[in-house]
Amino acid sequence: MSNNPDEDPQSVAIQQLERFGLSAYAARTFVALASLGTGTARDVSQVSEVPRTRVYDAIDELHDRGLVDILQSSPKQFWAISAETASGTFVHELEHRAELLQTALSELEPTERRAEQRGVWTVDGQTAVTERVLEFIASAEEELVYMTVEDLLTDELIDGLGEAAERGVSIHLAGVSAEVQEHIQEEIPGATMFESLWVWSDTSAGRLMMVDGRKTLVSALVNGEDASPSDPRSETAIWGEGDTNSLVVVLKAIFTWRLDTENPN
Amino acid sequence: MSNNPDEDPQSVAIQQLERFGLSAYAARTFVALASLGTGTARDVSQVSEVPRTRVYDAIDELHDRGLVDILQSSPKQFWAISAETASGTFVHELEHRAELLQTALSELEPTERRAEQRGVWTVDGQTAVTERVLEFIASAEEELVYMTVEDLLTDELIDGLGEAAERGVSIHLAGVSAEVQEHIQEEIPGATMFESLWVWSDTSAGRLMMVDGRKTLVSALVNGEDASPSDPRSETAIWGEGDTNSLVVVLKAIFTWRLDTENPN
DNA sequence: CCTCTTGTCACTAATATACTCACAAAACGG
DNA sequence: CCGTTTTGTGAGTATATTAGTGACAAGAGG
Repeated sequence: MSNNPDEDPQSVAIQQLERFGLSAYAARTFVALASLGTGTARDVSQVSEVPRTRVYDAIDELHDRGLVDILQSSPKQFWAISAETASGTFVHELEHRAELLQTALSELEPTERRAEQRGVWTVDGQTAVTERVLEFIASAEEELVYMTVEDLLTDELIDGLGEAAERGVSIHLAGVSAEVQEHIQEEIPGATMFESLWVWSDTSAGRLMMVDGRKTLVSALVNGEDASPSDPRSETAIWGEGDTNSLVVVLKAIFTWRLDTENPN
Repeated sequence: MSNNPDEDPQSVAIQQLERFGLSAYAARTFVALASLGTGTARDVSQVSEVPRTRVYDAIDELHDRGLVDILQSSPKQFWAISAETASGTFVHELEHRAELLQTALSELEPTERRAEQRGVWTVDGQTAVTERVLEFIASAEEELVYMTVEDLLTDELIDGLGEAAERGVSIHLAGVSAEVQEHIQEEIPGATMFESLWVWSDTSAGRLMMVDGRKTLVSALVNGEDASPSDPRSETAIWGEGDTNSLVVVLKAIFTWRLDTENPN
């Protein structure tokens, strides 16, 4: 447990570099160089345990990606760019690629996406669920009902709700604690709070939302007890769309009844 | 030339997705789903040319990454998230990973990086050179001399120079056209302009800089004629650091002479 | 009840990547 | 100056990942 690969900065760095598309050799070479500052192929080979003869290829790869500079002497010396510059380089590159991807995908997308959906879809993982929720919030035009446990009400979501409020969407929130509720009242003056339907906090429920009365999503925290509250893989959601969708129909009945009871118009 | 893989949005999307770490099957499956909106394994198989029996694995991979939702029916139906959401998901994930990387690398970095360097280092590629230049600008404490051809004076660089000016760094610029010069005067009131030393625009030179009299960088556009002016791989730079560094010594002599002649203090 | 489709599994083929070794040219040290 | 070590390059092998194929049981539909 002393050199757990999840905690050792060296392993973390290598792992991330590999996921950014570098080969194992290149990743280890860069990490070695980063800790060395500067060094020769032999120096690198010794601390990285990359075969010396392969260090040169790794350096080529790194030089091509702009991560390493080369001093043309004998022996050659190599120099790793700083942590900030390296991470900045990746972010730049990836943002650019993400844009390319979005453009390409947009061109492919069919003009009208799912007008009316039958059935209930599933999404797993907290980040994926959050993405979907944000997308739903962004698509809201008139009314938005959102019930959530506190842990899942991130700033991102509050921002999203705020933007919806500015668009003129009427917002109904529930399931948040008194402190958070106050925070929200500041951010989104127009939001209406209401009591949870059942004892929300005791269940392993996560969130529950309805958009314009025709899109709904429900999530649950699958191992939500005392395990790891921040485990990104612990949430499972289902959603449905369309006026006749069964999930929508059921939730609409519940919410409409509840809201009408509290705020009759 | 009609279906050049560089231009076809489908190929671009697949290529980018693969570079984001997806398998070829997963990438093709996602693109197929994106153009279909929603579909079954067979639909996907037909338009993506992924073997039907492998579509399921690909979907698993995509579902794990939050890119596809699954409708549990028979036959199962799959739904690709929108282009914006997908690209947003990647950017989020990558920014997070870049942060992890930077933290890990920072912990590894030696406390004092290269106090005095002997020799001359090389950097290739316009983006890599720009990164280095920005880093140098950011490290300037007193004086900064920067000579450049117009193409290479991006907004990023002007911003960097502006920040340096605010820190109290005295800035000397050359090689820019009259229009750009005006723009700079607005952005950076403190900057001093001076005439180029030689007929800069006719050569294939790129930039030439000196920071605090102890760091220098020179670049050249290697195929800079009429080929592709925006080709990111067309710039090659060398740099050196330290009071006794040969490149530094030479350039310092030139610049100091020139500046003293124009602006004797 | 028969047939076609669907989803899962076990397996092979191809390919990329990790790793080793041999060797010439260049530095080093008497 | 010559033997020895170090350095950089290239060819070649092993290994792991991923692409691709086919068999089959369970389920849907006529």
